[in-house]
Amino acid sequence: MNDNKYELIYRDLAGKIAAGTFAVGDYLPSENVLRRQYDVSRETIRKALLALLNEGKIQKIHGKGSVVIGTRPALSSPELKGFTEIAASLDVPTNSRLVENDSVSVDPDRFFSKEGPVVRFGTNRAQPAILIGRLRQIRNQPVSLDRDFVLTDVVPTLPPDLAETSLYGHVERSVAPISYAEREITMVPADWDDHQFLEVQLGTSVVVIRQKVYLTDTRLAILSESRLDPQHFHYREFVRRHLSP
Amino acid sequence: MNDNKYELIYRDLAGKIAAGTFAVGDYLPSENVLRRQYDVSRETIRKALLALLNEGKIQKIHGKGSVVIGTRPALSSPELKGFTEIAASLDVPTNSRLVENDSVSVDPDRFFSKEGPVVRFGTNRAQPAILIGRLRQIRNQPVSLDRDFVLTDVVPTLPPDLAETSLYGHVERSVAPISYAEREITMVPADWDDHQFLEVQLGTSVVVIRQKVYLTDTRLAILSESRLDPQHFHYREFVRRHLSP
DNA sequence: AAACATTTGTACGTATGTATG
DNA sequence: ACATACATACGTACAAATGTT
Repeated sequence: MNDNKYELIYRDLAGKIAAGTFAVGDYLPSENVLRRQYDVSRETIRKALLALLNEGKIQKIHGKGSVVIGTRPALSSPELKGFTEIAASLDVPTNSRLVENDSVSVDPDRFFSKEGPVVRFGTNRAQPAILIGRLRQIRNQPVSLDRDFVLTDVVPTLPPDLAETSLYGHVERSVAPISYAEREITMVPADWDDHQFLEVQLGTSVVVIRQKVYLTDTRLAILSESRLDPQHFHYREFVRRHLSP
Repeated sequence: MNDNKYELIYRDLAGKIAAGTFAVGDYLPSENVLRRQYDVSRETIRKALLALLNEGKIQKIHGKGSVVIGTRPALSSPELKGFTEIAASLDVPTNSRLVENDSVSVDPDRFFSKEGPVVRFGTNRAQPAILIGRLRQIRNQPVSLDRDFVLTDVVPTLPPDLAETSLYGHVERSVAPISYAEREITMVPADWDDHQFLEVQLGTSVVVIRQKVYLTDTRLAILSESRLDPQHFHYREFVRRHLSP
């Protein structure tokens, strides 16, 4: 956690929105009132409001104020979180089973939009990686088959308990903070592994979410692929049309 | 277009990144250099850089500078744009065919995560709307079946040429600027219309993208549903793990 | 219709803190 | 130890949208 003033104010306001202290449709106190309440400058208030705006929690209306437009439950799919982090915030029993663990070669440039996980027999720009395959279950029902390709050059160590430990947490503790990711969602025909682990029929489609995960210093750290049964797939996000003010 | 300084600077820099003047891996000039180059205050430069940061075009590294990390071609799926707007920026022949045009009733609260387009026989909070169904084609190949439910209470008029006119453009000219949307992506079994228009097999899955589109004053204006052949579906986005600085 | 107070948006200036090399 | 670069924070001024008097 950070001790920035604007981040503290952001969290306070976000908490009050989530708790219903400010309900959908309500106006937040004006920036000047908030400025006095928190005893900070107006710019600091505006930074906190900007964060709420970008997350779709409020809408700012010129000359009127800031309206609450959404409570946005903490775990929406688009956030950059690992399964273990999401599972920790759930109230249902979850578990992960290690189903693959190999030394492989991956070419990040060929990771998106190509057939297969693009391993073995590296190409020119191939890099060494550890492949960790895990079957994720919620209430003992299989929900996703996750494969993480951890780039050895950037992340030299791995957590002790491969199945249950948060991979993102490990990377952030041992290397550097994770900062951003490129994400791709496609549909592909189910293969034998999908059939076996996700219990989907061969030939039908499965959802594939691939991510390239980068650190704050722009180094690529993890390539990940998550395969899901389309029946359980639903993805939500909030998008804005123009630049935020 | 706006004449804000920070937005002009943002567009200038984004253009130079797209053109390769600043290539991936390059550092932008420092904030102080940019401040002198554009003859503005540092805060104005920082606002422009923040917009680039949020779009995944640069990464800011404390103490070092701003690195270009992506060119992010103009039309990535996640942006809040209509088909007509996207088509206008493409170099391939596109067209739209009007296949439905009815007066209906919709309940926005039941729009997400339910079966069917949820029309006819309104519920309690049902609202009157005009349903516009359009088959989108690129190079004469069907790519998506779009249904827009234009809420009559908010958008009383419709554009003259329903098939080819930009619906978003019409709303922004005649009512108010479109500001944000909630988006949901799911998979459902293909129905008869999907089979007919998208030429997918009955029983296989199609991708459904539903959106609730809101104006700057938070009024809900359009519910839209886009159905796509999974084979042609690919969705890309950029996500950040933490709050932007 | 016009004047006014309130509220958000943009822009500039300054100071200090922190990370990098 | 030092210069450079980004991050945070405060203060001020004026513009623009809104709603009321």
